[in-house]
Amino acid sequence: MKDKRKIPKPVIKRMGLYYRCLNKLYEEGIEYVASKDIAARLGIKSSQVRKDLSYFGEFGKRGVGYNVDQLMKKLEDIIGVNKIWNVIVIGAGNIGTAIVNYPGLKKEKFNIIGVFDADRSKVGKKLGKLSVTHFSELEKFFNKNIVDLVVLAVPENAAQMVVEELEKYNIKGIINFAPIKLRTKIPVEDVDITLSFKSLVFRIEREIK
Amino acid sequence: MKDKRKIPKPVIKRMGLYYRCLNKLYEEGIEYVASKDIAARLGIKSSQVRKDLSYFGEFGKRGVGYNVDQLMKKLEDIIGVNKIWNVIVIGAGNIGTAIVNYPGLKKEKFNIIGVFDADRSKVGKKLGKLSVTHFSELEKFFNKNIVDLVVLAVPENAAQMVVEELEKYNIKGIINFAPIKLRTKIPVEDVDITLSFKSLVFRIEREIK
DNA sequence: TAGATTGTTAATCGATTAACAATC
DNA sequence: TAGATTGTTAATCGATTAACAATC
Repeated sequence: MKDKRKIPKPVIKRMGLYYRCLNKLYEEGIEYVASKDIAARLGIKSSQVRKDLSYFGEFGKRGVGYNVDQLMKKLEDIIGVNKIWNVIVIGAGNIGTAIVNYPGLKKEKFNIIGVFDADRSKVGKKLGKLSVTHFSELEKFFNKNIVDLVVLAVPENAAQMVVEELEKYNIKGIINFAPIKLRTKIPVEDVDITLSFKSLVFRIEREIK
Repeated sequence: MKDKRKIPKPVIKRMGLYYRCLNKLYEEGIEYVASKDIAARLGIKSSQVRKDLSYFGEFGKRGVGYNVDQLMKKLEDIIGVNKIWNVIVIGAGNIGTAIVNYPGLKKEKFNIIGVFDADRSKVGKKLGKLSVTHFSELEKFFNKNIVDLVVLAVPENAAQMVVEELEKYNIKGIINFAPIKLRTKIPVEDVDITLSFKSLVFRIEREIK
């Protein structure tokens, strides 16, 4: 490991990929793996795998490769999979519902503890084990629960308002599905589904790359 | 415009943002806008706005800015919003259902014409105007319909198999929600929701940027 | 005209990749 | 040892940004 320099964003994204890959290797009963093999499975270059890992330490053995079990555990520490994150979902529309029901999140230790909506007709609706609470109850909820992350799945025109409300509380981050740039100091991760469609279509039309 | 060089991927992603921004400006009744203002709304640099647009042409007037109406129409041509894309969704689980019901897509001319699932208990289930068809009917469907894009919303372990099936047909692209790297020559756009959660959490923990 | 803002160049910044000494 | 593969450096590639001449 060099020194404590800032880790590039793309590296961060890839750490999750490495972790999943190592899990598979582990399940396949593979004990040692070379950066070349990891790279091949992910469709990237082996030097990138090694460089990415080197931001966090020296995990391999020259001439041998990486011990799958060990590296997997190191990655667990690095990406913090073992910490449980409490999540609430704001907006019980299509996307909000999908998030609440999505099994992949629970598996990764994202624990959804509340769903809110401003639409009274949705209040009380059951989503899995949770039922939809009215948005006006948010403050009460924050007083009684620790919330780490908020999933913002409200219509575009409501998103900024909700964020301003959220700034009153002590949340750690927002996953934003609304197609706008939120103005806030809270860390935000944007997920823009329509933009993915558009980007694909654009590539198809222009035949780029 | 310089020449017909390859357009960087990030630029492509931003074209959709510009289009949405221009739409808002138009609705606000604004006639002319400077790159500085667009940039401020999106939280980027004005030189980036100008450079991005310059890949496609010269749309502004020096000393004045961009005519909102005109630029909006240019962007429509560039990103091809007016073309209608026929889409099928494979996988009628949480994500598939959300996609089918998501109003944003229809608005953007992505027309969902079919939903498929391998689970017979889901077949016949109504999702909006569509009802779920069994996966085995796929070939029949392709013989009778033009399908441009496929949304892949199946479990991870089924994804690669489905892709191999899809290669028999003449689709233009895949939006992949399964958390794996698909091996295929069809253009793929990955949407990885869990990875977004992980990336946010990672940033929070490391306080990067 | 004077002021404003574009389009574009050149400088900077950041990320990927090739190459290789170190070493298992 | 000989072969393999790491960790890291340096070169390359690509994207962002500052700066400014052109010009409305």
